[in-house]
Amino acid sequence: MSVSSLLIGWYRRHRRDLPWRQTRDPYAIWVSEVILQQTRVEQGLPYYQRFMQAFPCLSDLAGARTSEVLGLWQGLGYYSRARNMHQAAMQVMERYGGAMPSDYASLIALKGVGEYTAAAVASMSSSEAVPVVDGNVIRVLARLHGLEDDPGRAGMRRRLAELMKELMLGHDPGEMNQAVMEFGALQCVPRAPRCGDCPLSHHCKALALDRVEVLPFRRPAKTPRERHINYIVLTDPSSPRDLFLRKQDHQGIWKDLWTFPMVESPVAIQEEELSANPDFHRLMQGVEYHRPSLVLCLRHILSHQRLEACFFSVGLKHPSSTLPQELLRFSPGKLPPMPRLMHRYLEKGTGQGPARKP
DNA sequence: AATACGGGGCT
DNA sequence: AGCCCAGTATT
Repeated sequence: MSVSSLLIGWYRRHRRDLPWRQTRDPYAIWVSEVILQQTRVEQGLPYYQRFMQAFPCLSDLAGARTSEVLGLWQGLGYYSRARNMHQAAMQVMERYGGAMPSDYASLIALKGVGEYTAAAVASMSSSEAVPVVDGNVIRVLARLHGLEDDPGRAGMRRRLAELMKELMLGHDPGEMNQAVMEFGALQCVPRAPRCGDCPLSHHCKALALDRVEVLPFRRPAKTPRERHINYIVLTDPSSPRDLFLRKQDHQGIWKDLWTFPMVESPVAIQEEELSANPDFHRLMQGVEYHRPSLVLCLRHILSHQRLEACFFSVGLKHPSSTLPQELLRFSPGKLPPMPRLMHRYLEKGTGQGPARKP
């Protein structure tokens, strides 16, 4: 039995029943693929359901406000995916009159659609023979063929794509793409793969050479950047539940999401030091306020940064004093899209008393 | 080719 | 604590 047939056979027995596998609609498949970028199926599934309910077809998405799209993305991370999707939807309206394309060339020209997503959507919605190379494919094929090269290299990527194209011969390209990915997600997993009941164990070069644990090649990880962020939580005595938030602009994390205004410091700072901080002064220019009081510090771990976030409550002396323009007031009932860290604070920070335990 | 970009789950 | 996830855009 050939490797390709073994994979398809395994897939048909073990495939998970997922909503985007019950359609050939390129729009629905595209939505699922973008949500699943760097995101596990279990984590993305509820977002997919809510997203498709809010935007059943492409024109619904194209006509939405960016803030609404970001709101549905809230908590999922990599928010540029949501912004790019919204832009891509508008591109499809202009270029194709609202009909989502299903060919690789048209798809990859869309915002936020790279090689992987274009190949995935094209193969699954129209059976175009374009191979996907994602983390699963890299792992499965590197082990199966005992490939030691760095998948970050262009040459290795091309080789993996070629191997996928060979596997596709005589099979539906979309089904084979999904079969290898599902195999990587459920059977040939990163750590402790289930080689004991693997249908490809007799074909697996890595298993024969005892290289399963070290393949695929991994570049040594860099240590993430440490940052100390001090958030200014303004409180208006006349309506103490309101939040004063600022939209993250420029570049950097959480672009277009809303957070408390913040001041960064090289090390953790005390309440007095915050008062003396020049950025703090600039923010509070022309505002009368009480002295800052530390409410709580939270440790927030991201892939590339380790944040120590300290939240300082600052009471306004006058209920409606003029505040910097970039600060907007929000009532708790209708908050804008915010990163997880803000929600963590709002859950825990409602209590009282300073606590500085990273 | 290298880096930035979130958040969560599993070992 | 470290790894890695159905990656893409930017540098």
